[in-house]
Amino acid sequence: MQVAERAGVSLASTSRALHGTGASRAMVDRVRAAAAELGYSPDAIGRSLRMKRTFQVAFAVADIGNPVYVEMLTAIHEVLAPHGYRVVVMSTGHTVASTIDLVRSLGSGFVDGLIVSPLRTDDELVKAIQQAPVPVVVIGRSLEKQGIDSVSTDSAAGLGQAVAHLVEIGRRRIGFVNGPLDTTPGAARQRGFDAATSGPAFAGDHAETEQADDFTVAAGLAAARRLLSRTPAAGPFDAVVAANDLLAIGVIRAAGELGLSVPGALAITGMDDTEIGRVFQPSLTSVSLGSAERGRAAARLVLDRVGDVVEPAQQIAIGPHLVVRESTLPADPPAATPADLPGAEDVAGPPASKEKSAR
Amino acid sequence: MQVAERAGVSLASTSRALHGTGASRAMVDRVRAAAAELGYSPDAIGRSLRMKRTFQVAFAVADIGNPVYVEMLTAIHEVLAPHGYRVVVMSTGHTVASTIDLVRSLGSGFVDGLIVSPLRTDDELVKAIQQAPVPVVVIGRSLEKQGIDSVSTDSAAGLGQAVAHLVEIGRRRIGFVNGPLDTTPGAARQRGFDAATSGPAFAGDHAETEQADDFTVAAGLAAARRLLSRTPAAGPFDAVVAANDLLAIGVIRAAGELGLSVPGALAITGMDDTEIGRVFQPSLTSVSLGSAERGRAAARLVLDRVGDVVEPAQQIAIGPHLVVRESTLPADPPAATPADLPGAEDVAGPPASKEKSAR
DNA sequence: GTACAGACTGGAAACGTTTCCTGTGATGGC
DNA sequence: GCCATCACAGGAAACGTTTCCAGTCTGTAC
Repeated sequence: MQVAERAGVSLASTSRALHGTGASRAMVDRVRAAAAELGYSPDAIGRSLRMKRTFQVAFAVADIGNPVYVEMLTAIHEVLAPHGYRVVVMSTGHTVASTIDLVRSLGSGFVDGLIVSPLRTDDELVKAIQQAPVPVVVIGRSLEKQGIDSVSTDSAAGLGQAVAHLVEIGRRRIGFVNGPLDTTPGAARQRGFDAATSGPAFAGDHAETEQADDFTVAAGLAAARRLLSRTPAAGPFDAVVAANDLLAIGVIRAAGELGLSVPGALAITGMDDTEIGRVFQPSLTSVSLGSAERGRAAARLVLDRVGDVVEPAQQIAIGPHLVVRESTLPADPPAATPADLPGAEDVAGPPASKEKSAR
Repeated sequence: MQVAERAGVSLASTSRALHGTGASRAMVDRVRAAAAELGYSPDAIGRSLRMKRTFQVAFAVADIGNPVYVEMLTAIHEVLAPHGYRVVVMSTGHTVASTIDLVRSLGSGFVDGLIVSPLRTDDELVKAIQQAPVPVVVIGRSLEKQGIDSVSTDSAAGLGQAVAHLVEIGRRRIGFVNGPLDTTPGAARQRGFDAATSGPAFAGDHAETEQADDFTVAAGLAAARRLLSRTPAAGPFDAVVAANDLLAIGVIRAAGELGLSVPGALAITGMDDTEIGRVFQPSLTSVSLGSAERGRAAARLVLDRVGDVVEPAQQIAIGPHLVVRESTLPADPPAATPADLPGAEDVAGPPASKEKSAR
């Protein structure tokens, strides 16, 4: 080590001086000076090798372009960076098998922990996570019985909130545009919709599901075209619940094609409360699942785990809540957007405000 | 090393066998078998220490939530991952000083290279980059004279394209909503607008700039309110050029508040060609700056550098091109969106298609 | 039969830290 | 004045790889 030579002291003393523990005042000054002159900063690799800590955490999702995951990533980074942890972005791929590969690759020890949000799960993946050599926090469904740390949200209940809201504003013929049913969110949201529309409050009203190929605008547009081309015996649809904001925007576009006013002829709700939904015209009523909040919770959890905390696996649940905006306003407003609409307020606020509202 | 013991051979042979070089067939089989039984995978840290390679590249921007940077990140990851490189996400912070800190921190050697897109630059940052211990690729303005690898785009020319298009469809009183002028993109786009509106083709027409506090929807809304509240002597504005898509969406919302139809009364263009602009209603005419393409180019450049390529610094320029959508259609279409509109086509395509179109 | 080349294996060093352990000098108590 | 205690410094080991070097063994050519 050049710094030690320059300061004329041993490596051991150099390390202690820089780390600030058990070194005399004079020694610290001397070493600090030498380090400053040489522009030295300790090598992260050597340090990692010795300390068996990389100060890195991986965040893995199928598609980092999805606004929800971007929000999570931002939140995770905000929590971890002040603790000196770096965030490595990885892709789970779209299959369970590739996700399992990813979890197994943790064996090479390039990170101290993993935060993963898998679209699809199976027993083998669960087992791989249980046997992983570093702490893994799953964002998605609760895995309490499996003894895995997880941060979940009750998207089924969230769907119930959306349906309840639509019923409350007088909508009775509700379509549901869902994503693929073999995904964790797709399945949960379908359960939520089915439960909400089979309760007594919904008796006698019409409910119908159309499945999209993917959780994207394009898929939502296609699915909405199919759904809205049908007319139930009870009368045309007067509301559509979409399984996420991107699908909902596809539905709004389909409504536009068909000349259906939103929310006048067709009220529409999304889910995830993303930026894109907040600024859309009409702004989108959406069920917030607290993406940023979930990211923060997962980051804190992994931070606990890489410390010495050895408590049993924790399950953190973030409650969903509905954010009402223009796309489900009871009365169809004029083309202009009054400044006092909820949607307009959201738009006017700085980006930071969205986190507060997600709390 | 446990594998060596298990296979009853030396560490050296184990390494060679696993690495597949200079080992006999029998040795390879034996070691592979032992490794498989133990579920061994080589330790990334030990490997890095010895090879002086971390197989990691950092990507640093001010705000990872910005759609443009998300597109870049996705592209960078797609290029780097197949080569065995991981991507570490970092934040430059919003000041030059914090960006300099970041570049200096490369001294601890946790990555083999850095891709950075600084909002603001100064001489000290340039010097820090020149002296950085690992290859740095800058996405932003060209830094040829400074001997720094960079991937740039001519956003000034892009602004010219937007203005030319508006003039072509008969708009004569054009407002410009720009972001902060002390940022690299803000300055470049201002130059572009000024140049475009001072040429002979624009003689006698009205041009005026309003500056937003930030490159966000909220800032765009506020700036557009200010701009549109003024009426030039030549008559009310009939077009607004926004310095990026988020600002443009703010402008569209402001137009909505004032009862101005888009594009009928007010044609609006954005810049960056982001997903949000593609799916917006009306879909947004935007100048594509090839975000994904720039990300890919930067990733390839850094990949070359971490290899042994020692050629002089390279400057790669991605040409801007205008994508015309509903927000500047010559005739105001009815509320419904015909399926054959450019915007509708974009929406219907799968996400992958956007990369093709950005080429 | 000897010599040489070639294929392969094992020992050991090196990468840059941190930390345990031992040693030294000083200080203070009796 | 001597001994115990304490504060601090240096030596050395360890973390897990890869790779240089030397050595062994086999096979082949003369």
